[in-house]
Amino acid sequence: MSLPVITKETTQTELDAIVQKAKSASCFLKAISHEGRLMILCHLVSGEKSVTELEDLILARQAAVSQQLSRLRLEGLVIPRRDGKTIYYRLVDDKPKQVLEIVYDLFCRDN
Amino acid sequence: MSLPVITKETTQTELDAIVQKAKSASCFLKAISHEGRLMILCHLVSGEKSVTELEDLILARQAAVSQQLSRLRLEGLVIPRRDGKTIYYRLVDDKPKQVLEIVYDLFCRDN
DNA sequence: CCCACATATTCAATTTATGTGATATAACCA
DNA sequence: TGGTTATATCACATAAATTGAATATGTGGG
Repeated sequence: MSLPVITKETTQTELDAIVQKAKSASCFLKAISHEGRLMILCHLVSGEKSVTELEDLILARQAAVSQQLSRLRLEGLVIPRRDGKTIYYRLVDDKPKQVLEIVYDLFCRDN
Repeated sequence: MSLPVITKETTQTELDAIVQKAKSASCFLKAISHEGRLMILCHLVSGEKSVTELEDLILARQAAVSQQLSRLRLEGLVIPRRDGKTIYYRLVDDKPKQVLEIVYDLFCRDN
């Protein structure tokens, strides 16, 4: 594991790098911390879904889901694929999956 | 792993439970997704720190750090211990640590 | 008691996020 | 072409998060 350690010996350049990474991580976490987006990502872990399917799954309106997907898309977490009229979304990589699995274990198993 | 799967057979009660858990997870993720709080938590992984130490580590003002700690405290992620004038904070459990390690791997290792 | 230091709280100002309704675009079909 | 379905985007209103300055609280020392 080894999380970043900051001491008096840490140079400004190193500090900048750490702050930069913290910013990315922070953005990513903000993107997935929204309740609706969290649910969307959970559903996408089991495979791609259309926007309409997601609307039904998370019980939200079309515009809301579309905007949440838009945010996830801009954040680079999901990618759309058009098939006729419908658009299917899927996870770009397993970053969200990895985090979600931990979070799921933490919040849905025990306690 | 097995993230929650929602089908037409999922009862309302089950749905409610899932939504409830999603809310907890969402709150937790929101708490840790703030850049300053993220850094604070990272530092606390390596052991308890005083407020002043944290101010220096994350280069933020007293009031800001105190407020961020307050939020983490209310969220149940950290706990204070007073020793004379100074107050030391530490992680309540390793929930943050587990998530942070994954996030650190994802954002600070490769890419 | 008074002062200085460490930390917390409060409040107002601002920023950012979110949901909603209306409208736009794109594809398909008659 | 016109209508319908699926999705995206926009503009606005509202809510939530964040920041900064000021002030309060608690502790130890003289």
